[in-house]
Amino acid sequence: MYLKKYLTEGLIQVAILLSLSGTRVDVGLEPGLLSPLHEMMLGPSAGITQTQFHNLWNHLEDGQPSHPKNVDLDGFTSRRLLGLVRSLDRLQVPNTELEAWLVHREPDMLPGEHHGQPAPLERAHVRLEEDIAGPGLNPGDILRIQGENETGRDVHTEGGELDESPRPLSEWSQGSAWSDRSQQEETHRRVLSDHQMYSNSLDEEEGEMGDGAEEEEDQEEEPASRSERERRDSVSDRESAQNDEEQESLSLQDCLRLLEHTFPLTHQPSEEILPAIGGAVDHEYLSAERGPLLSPLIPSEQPPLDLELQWEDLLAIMEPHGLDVSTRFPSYQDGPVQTPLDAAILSNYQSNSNSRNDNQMIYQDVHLMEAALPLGTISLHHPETRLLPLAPSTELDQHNMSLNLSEALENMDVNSSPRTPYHTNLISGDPLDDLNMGVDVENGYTAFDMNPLTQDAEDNLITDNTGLGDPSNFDINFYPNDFTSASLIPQELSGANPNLPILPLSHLLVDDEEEGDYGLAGPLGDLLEDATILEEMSLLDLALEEGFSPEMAARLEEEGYLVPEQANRNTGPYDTVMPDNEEDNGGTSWSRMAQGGSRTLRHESGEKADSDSGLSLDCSFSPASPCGSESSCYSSSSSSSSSSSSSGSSEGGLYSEENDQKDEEGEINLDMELEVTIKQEEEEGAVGGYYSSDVNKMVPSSYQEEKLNGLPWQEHIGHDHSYNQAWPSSPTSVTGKTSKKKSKYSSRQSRTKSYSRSSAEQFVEAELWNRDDRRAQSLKIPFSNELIINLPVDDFNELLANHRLNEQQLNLVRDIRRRGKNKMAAQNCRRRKLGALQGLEVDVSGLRRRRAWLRREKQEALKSLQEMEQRLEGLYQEVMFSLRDEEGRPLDATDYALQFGANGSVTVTPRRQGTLPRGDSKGGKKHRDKK
DNA sequence: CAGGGATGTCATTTG
DNA sequence: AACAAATGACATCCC
Repeated sequence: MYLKKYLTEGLIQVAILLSLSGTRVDVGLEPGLLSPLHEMMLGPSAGITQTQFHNLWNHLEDGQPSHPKNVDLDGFTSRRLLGLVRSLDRLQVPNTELEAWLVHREPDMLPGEHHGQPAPLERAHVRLEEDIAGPGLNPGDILRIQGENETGRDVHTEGGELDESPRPLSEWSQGSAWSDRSQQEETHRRVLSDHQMYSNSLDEEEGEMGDGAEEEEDQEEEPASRSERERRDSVSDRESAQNDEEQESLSLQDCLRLLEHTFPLTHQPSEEILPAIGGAVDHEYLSAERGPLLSPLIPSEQPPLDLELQWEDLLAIMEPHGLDVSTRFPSYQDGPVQTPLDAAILSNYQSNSNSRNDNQMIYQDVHLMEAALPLGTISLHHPETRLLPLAPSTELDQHNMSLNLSEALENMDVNSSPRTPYHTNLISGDPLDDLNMGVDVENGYTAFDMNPLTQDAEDNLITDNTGLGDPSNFDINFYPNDFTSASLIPQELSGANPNLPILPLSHLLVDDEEEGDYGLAGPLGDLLEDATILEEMSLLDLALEEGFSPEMAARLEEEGYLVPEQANRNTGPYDTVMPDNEEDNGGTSWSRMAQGGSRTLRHESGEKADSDSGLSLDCSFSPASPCGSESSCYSSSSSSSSSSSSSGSSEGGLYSEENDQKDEEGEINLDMELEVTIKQEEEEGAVGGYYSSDVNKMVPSSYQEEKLNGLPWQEHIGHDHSYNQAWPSSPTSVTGKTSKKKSKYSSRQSRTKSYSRSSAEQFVEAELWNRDDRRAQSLKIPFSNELIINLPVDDFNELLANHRLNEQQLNLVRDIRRRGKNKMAAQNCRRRKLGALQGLEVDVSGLRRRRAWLRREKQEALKSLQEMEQRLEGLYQEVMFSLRDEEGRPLDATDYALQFGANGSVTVTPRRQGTLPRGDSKGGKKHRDKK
């Protein structure tokens, strides 16, 4: 009955998902595709799990109640465990897929994220929620629906043929990410509760930790997690205390109930059982939340030591998200690397999206918890339940709140790691409080944020300020940093998820924790890198919005994050100024040798100012400033980075002295058409942010000149004879040549060359450049090489047509054009290569981190599985112990087994041979226990 | 002096 | 078919 309903619902949701994005199809295919990852994560156990499950489900499908034979403790335990395991599987695998999916979308989303529409995923989510919950639903309804979905899922699961098959359609429809995450969280939570209730000694944990299975990275991570734990101990205490109380209050009856509903949890539609339980016991929802079975049973067993474990679990839950966040986002951000290849590569692994989603998911989970608990719904057991909260959000009028919250949350995002305690509170806090929070998210949130943020904020300030040096950046930094997750928040909020307010916080915390965990533990460096990247990103944002300050620019450049455009903005002015200098150089080339040193100094002081003014070819070009000469070029270049100015100047001096020839050559190029120059500048900007960073390094005047010649004054300088004198071999610049040498090409070259090049190198290059130039001169080519190289084909042909050139000249011109083009092409090609390399490196680091995380997850899953087994065993024993046979004697667990009926009934049946691993059949009595 | 990095150039391929 | 762009390979220069 429900099955049908859910199935339909799920299908619809799936359809929606698919329709939203073709990419999502991949997600849908996930089950099949993921096998490798799945295996990796689950290991051999996965297969086992599957098999058993399938068998189990088959029984159910057949409609046959589990046969008494099957009702053995082992069977029960195994089923339960398997269910848990499976849930774990689902959690992880889908996450991966989801992340991948998100990665694809990440780039697109970034720009508009803040204010634009919700990301596709989010939108989809909203829609799904709408579908599920409908406009008029209230939180309670939502919860119920969730439960139903769960049921549906279970049904599907039962029929599942594949590992993944069990995943309910609803799950997929809602976005595997969400569901997965929620599931994962659920699982972790269970584990956590388990820890609390049945705590295993720290020793155990330690031992497990020390398994050594984890690799370097994992081990590295350990310290971090521990520190985190310690940090949060204070908070955890609260949590644990609360849990203890709850636990103690539970009785054997509760245990039985738990068993009953636990069993169904995996094997039957949860709806049947859950509602009953939820309604019956008020406090159960708590237990259910934390750990369906165990918590109530053995309160005494929970030692304070568990706090550690709890934290561990909590961390584990959070870690996954954090990793991703830190990892890739930066990579995408790096403008310089934006080559297609990079984009493609990065797209696959962008963690940002992941983090975002993760965060969202987490948030949802939290919210769900909070919202659900008050209601007393047991449906919480299922991860999916958490997904539902989103639906209500749409209906609720949280938009305004969400907006406000989003800001606060964003802030929080940045600093999330330290706040773990808060997160914990949210999760474990008093249900009522949680409920309230759901309603009054805003207030709660803000309050929340403020404290936690403070510290982080300071950190951020410090970091950010380094770059910006402006206190005002405080806020800005936060947002930019949050770029990843924060940016999403608005969307989410817009999605009108009532719970959202909470989400951000939780997700923030999660991220941070993860980050912190990871950062500390594993590749600390990576983490730092990420942080740095975020920082850079923030800087970039700021810069983009407000313009670059010299320090910022320098810093960005250093970091290599300055995107071409940005670079241009940044250095553009300088570059533009450079032309002046160059021109000057050209004009004064004759006087360079004498003036060299003094000029340099002068430029540093005065010309810098000019450069700052920014612009202008026209102004600076004034031929009147010949004295500026080549040194000016250097100064200009140096000006871009103040630090290098001195060195640059000195170099400039040397250069001027040593290389008049070069200067001459450069001067030859001086005569460029202004238009061309401008164009070049633009193009360079597009192409060459890359080089901007290196402007500091002295650029040979020749290059600079090439870059900048303005036609107007070229006339003056273009014909500078001194230049010719200096270089007798080369014919005095043909007017055309002289005037036109500074095309884009030259400018590019200048930048290119300027990029990390020593003066000597530059000289060499200048010579090379001049090679063609000289040839052109020797053949009296009437136009500049730049022109030759950069003119469009048509224009070029026209040019040739206009100037009657002999065969030799034509050949030379064509060669010059070809070589020049090729040179630029080669430069671009190399740049791309570098970019691709960098991107790959980023990817590799990200993948390494992810691998480490997955391994750790696996370890933890295994650990939790073991714990569950133990607890289950204990619980079973306890239950059996509480039962009496006809004669009032306690039942022997080895002789009797609990059998769970489809209707939620629990039956005690004697074990029989074959059916029960533990014991032989004894004639038994049936004790029927209803819940 | 060898090795590495940066750059230019040529030849070739690709779109 | 012409052209531009991309790229591998080689040469050169410099550190």
